[in-house]
Amino acid sequence: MNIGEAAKASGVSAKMIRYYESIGLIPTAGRTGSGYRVYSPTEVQMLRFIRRSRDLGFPVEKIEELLALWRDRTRQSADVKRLALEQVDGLERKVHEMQAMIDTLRHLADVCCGDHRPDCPILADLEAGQSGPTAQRRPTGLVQQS
Amino acid sequence: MNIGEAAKASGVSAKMIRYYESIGLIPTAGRTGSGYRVYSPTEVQMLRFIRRSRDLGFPVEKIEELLALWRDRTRQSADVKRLALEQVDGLERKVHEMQAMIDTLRHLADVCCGDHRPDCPILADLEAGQSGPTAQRRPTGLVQQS
DNA sequence: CTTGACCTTCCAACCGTGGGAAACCCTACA
DNA sequence: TGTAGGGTTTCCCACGGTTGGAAGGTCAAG
Repeated sequence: MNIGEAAKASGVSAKMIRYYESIGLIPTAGRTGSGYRVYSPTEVQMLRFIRRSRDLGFPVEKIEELLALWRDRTRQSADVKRLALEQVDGLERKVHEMQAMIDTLRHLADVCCGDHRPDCPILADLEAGQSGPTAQRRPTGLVQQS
Repeated sequence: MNIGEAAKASGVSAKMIRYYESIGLIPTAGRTGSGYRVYSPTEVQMLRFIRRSRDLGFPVEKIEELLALWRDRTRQSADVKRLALEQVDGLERKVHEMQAMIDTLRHLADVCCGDHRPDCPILADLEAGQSGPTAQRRPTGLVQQS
């Protein structure tokens, strides 16, 4: 199984497979005589594991821990659960932060009549530079734009 | 007012002020004879505007539009409102995505007894690679980890 | 005149992903 | 046997937004 087939089977792009190998998240793949990477079903399964973990928002750093637990047959499920709940915590913090932004923006949009005239409470708020009713104390940098 | 004072007064770090200038978000600042950047209250206000917009999650690209509207005295408040509501839409999409992750993780954590034994439905789910009950169809890359 | 706190520019890193170039490899088909 | 097309390899670059640091110039107080 070469990298393209492994990519298709796992849902992880070939680019990312090489990247994960380069950062040591997955072990160095075997090679054919001509230098092509070769993947076994076990390795494809590991890639699917990574893919699914990414889909659940885990950063690569945490996936490293998850993979270690996955490989460790003497693991304690409590450790896995802890990681999952930490992830929930982090996600919830970000959700709350974004919800505060949404609330502020919605409020501002509500009081903006949105017509042809230039008067706009949204711009007035931005200009004032003071936090609105639901705004954040300090920007934690958790929210990224796409 | 030099860059450090402008940073303190606006809440935007000196580093970021230089960055915003380099990407053309703000006009080139004036300079003293010795090359120090100089800022007027108007420019500090613009920086505060930017800071507040970032706090509300606007990407720099959108802030450019907001600043243009801010400067344009013949603007139509409808344009500002549209930008705000687009931002709300984007944020809500991300929130829903993250909420789906949270729901999945919470469910998995609920059915994991979290004790000293190795059996763990969380790892089993990750291994299966199939989307759980609340999972996302495709990862849109909207959610970043801190 | 020195000291420390500022400022300048430049370069690198973070995270995860995609794009692309230049070169090589493999298979199918003529 | 040649060739065309799809792989594959490594490499560097870009994104967004922010921070860090190094090397050097400047300002104000002592």
